[in-house]
Amino acid sequence: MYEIFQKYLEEKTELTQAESERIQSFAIIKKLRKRQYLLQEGDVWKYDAFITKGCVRTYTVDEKGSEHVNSFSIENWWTGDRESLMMQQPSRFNIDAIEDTELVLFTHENFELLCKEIPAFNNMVNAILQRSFIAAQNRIQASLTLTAEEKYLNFISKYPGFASRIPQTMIASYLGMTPETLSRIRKQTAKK
Amino acid sequence: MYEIFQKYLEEKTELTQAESERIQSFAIIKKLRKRQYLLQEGDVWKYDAFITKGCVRTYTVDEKGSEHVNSFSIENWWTGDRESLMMQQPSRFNIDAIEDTELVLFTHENFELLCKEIPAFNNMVNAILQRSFIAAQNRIQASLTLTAEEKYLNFISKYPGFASRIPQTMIASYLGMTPETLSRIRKQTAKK
DNA sequence: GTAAAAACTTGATATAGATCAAGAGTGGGA
DNA sequence: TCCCACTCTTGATCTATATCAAGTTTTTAC
Repeated sequence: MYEIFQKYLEEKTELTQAESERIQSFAIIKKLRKRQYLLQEGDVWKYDAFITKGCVRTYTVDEKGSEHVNSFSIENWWTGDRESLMMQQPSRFNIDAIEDTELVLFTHENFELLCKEIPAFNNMVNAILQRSFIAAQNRIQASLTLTAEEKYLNFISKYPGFASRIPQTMIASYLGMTPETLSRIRKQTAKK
Repeated sequence: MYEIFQKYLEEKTELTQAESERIQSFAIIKKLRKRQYLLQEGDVWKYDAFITKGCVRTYTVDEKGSEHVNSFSIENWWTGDRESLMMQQPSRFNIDAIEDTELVLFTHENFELLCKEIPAFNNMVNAILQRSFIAAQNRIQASLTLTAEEKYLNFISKYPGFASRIPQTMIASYLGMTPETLSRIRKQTAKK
């Protein structure tokens, strides 16, 4: 499974053989079965995590017990709770596997060490953060300006393939609407 | 005005005299009068911009002509459109001054040069980006989970002082509700 | 200082989407 | 293979918030 991460690194950055090996030496492989937690509310998140296979969701649970999906992450993406990681504080989020999933983990100390030792790696990490921030901004913009139907259409055009692997209930939650509303929207748009 | 940015740098990072001077040598001071644009939709954003005084808003305008406020930035914060900057593409956003405002600008080439030359500066920039990302995540979470009233209360507790300098219409837009709704909420909560 | 333009408030009404409820598929585990 | 649990659909009703409209207050510009 590590090869997938290796390939990702090769695409995103230029590393010497020695640097590659240094990175690999810190990698922890982890497998999750469907429904298994990667992070549970109240725990402190301590890793940088890359998904090589599968799909994971990040969500909160409110006082009424309803779940609110914050994000989905699939293979070739990163996951985790940056706030908990940076502030060293208990997470408000849960992360669990939607499918059987495989990850490459780095403890944050090791990850920071790699960032310090390997400038190219550091640059890659910053570029990812930039893109994550831009994506978050766009999501905020969408939530402010779009109707429920537009949000759904925007979602499937931006993330084709997600709709087929992720239960509708979770997509509805991610988009900030009820499953019933999403079901009706799908019926509507199917007609057209 | 540059002293304010200088002070910010001293608080956030450790720089040698030479590094400080290098940074200052690239700084462009810019003043905006109330309502003046810093960035207009369709233009490509080319700077990294720090506010030393005043307040600025970032917003889009939809087909119907209504404005949607994406963010406010005040003194000691950064502003700009990262997506336009990174992708070198025309911006969807407008940025204009809510008050008379003063900024320190760096062209992005110079800014990147500084990041390369001065590791401490680069680290500071990355730390800011981390925090921006976390803030964006929290805003998404709030928009998914909170009612209009909760969004407002969350806003004023998170950004005390903003409510008194920013017109309510703009705050309403930022929170994703109409000015009428915000007005009623304020009346409600004033009672309690 | 005054007039015009914004910004804010308040009320009446409309509506997108939520909630509640019940039935229809669907899939994974014994 | 069957069944239980879960997901999805559909309908009826409800509600938070939007929209429309008019008046009031505050700010801006000359």
